[in-house]
Amino acid sequence: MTGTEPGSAAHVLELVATGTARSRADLVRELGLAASTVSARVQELVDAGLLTESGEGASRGGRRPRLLRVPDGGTVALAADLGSHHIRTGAVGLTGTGYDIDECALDLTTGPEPAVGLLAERLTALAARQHAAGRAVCGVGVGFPGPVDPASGRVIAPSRMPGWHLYELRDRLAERLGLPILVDNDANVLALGEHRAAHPDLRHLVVVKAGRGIGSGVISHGRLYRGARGCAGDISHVRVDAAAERPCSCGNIGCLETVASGAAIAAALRERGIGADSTTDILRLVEDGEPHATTLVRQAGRHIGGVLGVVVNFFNPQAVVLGGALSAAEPLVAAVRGVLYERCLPMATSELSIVAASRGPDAGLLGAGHAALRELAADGGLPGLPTART
Amino acid sequence: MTGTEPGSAAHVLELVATGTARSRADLVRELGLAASTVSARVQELVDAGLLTESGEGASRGGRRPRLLRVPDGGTVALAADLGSHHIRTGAVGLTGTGYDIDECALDLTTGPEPAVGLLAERLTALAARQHAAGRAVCGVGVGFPGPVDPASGRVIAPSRMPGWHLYELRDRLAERLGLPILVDNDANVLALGEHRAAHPDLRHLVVVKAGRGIGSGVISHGRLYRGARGCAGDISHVRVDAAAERPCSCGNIGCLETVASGAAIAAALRERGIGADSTTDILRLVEDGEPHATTLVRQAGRHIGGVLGVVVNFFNPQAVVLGGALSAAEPLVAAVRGVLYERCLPMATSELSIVAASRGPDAGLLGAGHAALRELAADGGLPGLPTART
DNA sequence: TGCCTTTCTTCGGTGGACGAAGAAAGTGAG
DNA sequence: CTCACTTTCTTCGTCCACCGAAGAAAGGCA
Repeated sequence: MTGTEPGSAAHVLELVATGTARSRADLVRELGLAASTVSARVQELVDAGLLTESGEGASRGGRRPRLLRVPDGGTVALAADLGSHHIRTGAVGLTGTGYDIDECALDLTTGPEPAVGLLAERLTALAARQHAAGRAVCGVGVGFPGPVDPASGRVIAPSRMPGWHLYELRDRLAERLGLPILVDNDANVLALGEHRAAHPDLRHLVVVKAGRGIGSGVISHGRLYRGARGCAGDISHVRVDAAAERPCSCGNIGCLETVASGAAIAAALRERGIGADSTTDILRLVEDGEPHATTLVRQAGRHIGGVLGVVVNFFNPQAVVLGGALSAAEPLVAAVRGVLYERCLPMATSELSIVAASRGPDAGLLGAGHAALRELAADGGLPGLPTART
Repeated sequence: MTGTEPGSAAHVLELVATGTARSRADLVRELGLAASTVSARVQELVDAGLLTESGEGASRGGRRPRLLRVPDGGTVALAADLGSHHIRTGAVGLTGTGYDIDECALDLTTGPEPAVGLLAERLTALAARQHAAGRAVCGVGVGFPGPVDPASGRVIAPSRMPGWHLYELRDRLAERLGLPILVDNDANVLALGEHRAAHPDLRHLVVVKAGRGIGSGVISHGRLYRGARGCAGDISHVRVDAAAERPCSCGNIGCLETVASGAAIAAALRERGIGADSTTDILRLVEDGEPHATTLVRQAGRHIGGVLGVVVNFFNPQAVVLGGALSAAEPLVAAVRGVLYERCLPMATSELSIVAASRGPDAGLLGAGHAALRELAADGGLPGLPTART
């Protein structure tokens, strides 16, 4: 149910890490495999040090189960969540715990070289600190705020970021760090992370990242859905009537982004003489009860909801998860909820949950780390684990 | 690539039936399995009479391949494509050929009993004729113009068709015919049929059925995507600004259906004093060059294109297939194309094909038959074939 | 104390797929 | 025409993953 090959070693690991299964018997029930098979798999993982036995659980009328645990702090992936004006870095363990999470300002629009320089520097230092703490680093996961070809790790035609087109982010970073790197769109890694951490049992999921820009990641049949050219999940450049003729960074007009993104809200506030630059500023203003800010955020929510309404009717997901900085603003979440319930088919919303991302500002980072752990496991020091494919 | 379990006997059959593979060696290349494995599978199918050897092909510098063929006319599924005001029936062979296709008028809105009565009557006669022609009937596939729970074969809350809610269409038909029945939404079976017949190598597909109503079927990862509650693919009840406050059969207002469906176009024509009742009338008027009709159809195309624009950006399919009666109107197809190319991300449209359904008015019927052949194979007389699952 | 449940392991199948080897049939250069 | 090389397809032994039966370990409950 979690996107990994069913029954594989990585699948076992995920079930234990998420707490879905705590003993071999649990795994038997969960996987539907024979007890002997599960025992063998678990033994491999224990031998490889990826799983440990830790005491016994409560009896259910018979022998007590031997509890399994993913040893935390053994292996981590480094993770970076790139925003257009900042980067967050941290390490993520097999249990999903984040370590040493840190943010610093960085303007991606100045081009790839300075950004990669700073990123490599911070990740190198982070890796050193993780080694010092006794943790092995198996790779790096990077979420990039624009289209990425996940096969080659290249950035593709990101709007508002000149110089990045076709930049080989994965290979350039790998050269500097000497570690296997996974690069994907930020909304995609967010979706992977939220799926695994908060909704591992759901199979069809739309995860929206509303921050300075707007993006979304899609989980279908329990797996990340990328679409034909890898640009699935774009809701940012959908035409919205309220945006009329506003020119968009994509070269078209009337895109959702021009009225509902953090950048657009900040610009609208500045037009009204209210100082707002980042999404953080917007959130502060909303919390302070600044009426213009609240109105704009609520309107943004209604516009996003309008587009998501089409998506929900068409895709009929089990949940819509709202992530990204702006999802911390209650009015936005409320507005999205309102519009979806108002416009969508009752059948599409009756069992739909519409929730904010479970891990707030770290959700994207943790997702990038999780994606790296899954994808790079085979290459990077987790012996015996088949590489997870998307 | 065709939605069946990869490597299964049914998969082999599909590859041969679609002409993708013509010999064992082709199958080896296509399936990526060992030659010995393929040989064994083929032998089973030949023994079961589902595959025949028919002569030899051209040499490619070595021994000539022994050509494989799906023997046509052996086994068929009956198929019924229900519209709100007509039913089409026919038989479909393993090669995808349709036999004895016939249409008659039937108003579904008068409730299920008379409809099922007539349908059972016609299918019984059809079955008798197929038997007389020496063909074995393995089951029946039915496309219904409204939401269907494919597991139970029940109709769910169809709009404009009182009396059908929770009607157990599959079981009622099975009682009368004594054959295994598959019931699904008409757009879903259309999508399955077009996928297999025209685009077997594509993995992500949106198939629109534009007729009296509007629906769509979605293929993701090569398989029919149903969504959480089975209502994925709905684009009919998306709010469209041009529809303003028009009340829709679904109880909401401003739905796409109220301005772009065949029913809406016919109503608009009647308002202008032009006699038009069915989609056939509309098509005739357009072909006759009636300006109002052409304008309305073109506008409908633009509205549908507007909604599909969101879908294409979000879902990033490899192809959009336009089916249903209205797709025979060139202006509609042209309008959809225009809007999609105008509004969507270049990355989403650069390799997108936007085409009309390959088999015109029979596409839905053939799809229903194909779905039945796939799904009912195991129960209904194709020994050794595992049931295909969705 | 004895019987039942639950948990987990051991061990001997079983079936699907693989790969090596070779047979069958053809092409084409010398 | 002959011989080397292709392509196609089959035969057969092997391997691997998983299964199921049986049993061992540990505990609940009458």
